Amino acid sequence: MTDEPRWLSGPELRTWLNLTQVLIQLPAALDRQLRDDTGIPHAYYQILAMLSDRPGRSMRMTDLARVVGTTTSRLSHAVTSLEQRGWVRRSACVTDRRGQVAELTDEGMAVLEAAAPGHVAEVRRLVFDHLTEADVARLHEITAKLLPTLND
Amino acid sequence: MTDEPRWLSGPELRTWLNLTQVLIQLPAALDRQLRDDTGIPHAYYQILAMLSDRPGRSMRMTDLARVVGTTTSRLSHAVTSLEQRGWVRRSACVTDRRGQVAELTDEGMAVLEAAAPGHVAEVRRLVFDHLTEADVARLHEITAKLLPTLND
DNA sequence: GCGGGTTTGTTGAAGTTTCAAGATCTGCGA
DNA sequence: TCGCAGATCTTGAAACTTCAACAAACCCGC
Repeated sequence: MTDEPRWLSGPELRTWLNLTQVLIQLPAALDRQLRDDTGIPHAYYQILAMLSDRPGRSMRMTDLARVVGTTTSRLSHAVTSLEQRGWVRRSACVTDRRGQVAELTDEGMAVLEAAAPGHVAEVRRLVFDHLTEADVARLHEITAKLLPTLND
Repeated sequence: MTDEPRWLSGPELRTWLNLTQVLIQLPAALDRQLRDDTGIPHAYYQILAMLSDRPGRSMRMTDLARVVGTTTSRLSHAVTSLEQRGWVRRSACVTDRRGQVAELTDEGMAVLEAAAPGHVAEVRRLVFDHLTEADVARLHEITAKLLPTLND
């Protein structure tokens, strides 16, 4: 760790070391739990969850990619995999012939509903069980400050 | 998103939605910057960074795996890749004949030193530029509460 | 010493992500 | 209307991760 232009201050560095640990371990833990319960990674679960919340349980590929924070390429591969399991269905977009619409099937919805309680329990166990109301409020503030830049 | 046993409260849910975005976007952004600058992913950079901070620039594989928060399997593949680039060297452990020691080479150190300023700048741009001193302190507290459970 | 359970680290295969390239279609200015 | 820059989505290959299985060495009680 060099000491070039502007390294981090002591408190910043300590916070950064903690944050990188959380950034690594928390997604890994969620991933493990979901793989065990459903056989799919967290990223795939989020696709199902996002679709389940939309009218018609469906969304344009590009929009879906944006809301789950991924690339269209990755999404395309992911949907192919989910389609093979019968949990998502592709169809052509009516208004734009380039477009594709991904739709959650009944099987996919069932898988999601079966997995949700365990997933929520894990989120509680790993995060909210350790935080006070004030912590939660503050964490919301802090993440809100970071998101605009992260979303480009 | 069902409403089963104990779903999240309103404030918790809003915070969780923000946090998942950060959990997805921040590592992705760091990964992209490091790939562009050094050709290796963030996970590999952390291996180099961790080694650079140790006496002898070296560490036992298992210890290294623990501090960077990964599995020995993943680390083994990663070190193989870093070794092929000449940035890390493997050698037998003196005190335990099962053991392997990974050591950062001079080339590896040079790559790390070249990449560090850009990486730090990105961390500043994405995180600390948006936070007050109080935010940083609070974020440190909050992450500290989560880490014990995350580390099993 | 001698087994048997554990720790350490690697390997190969299957699954996922990244990257670059490409096919198709839209929107818009000339 | 034509033509072309840009948007949408897919594909294949290479890189990375996960998982299960394995070999080798340690540790510890007998």
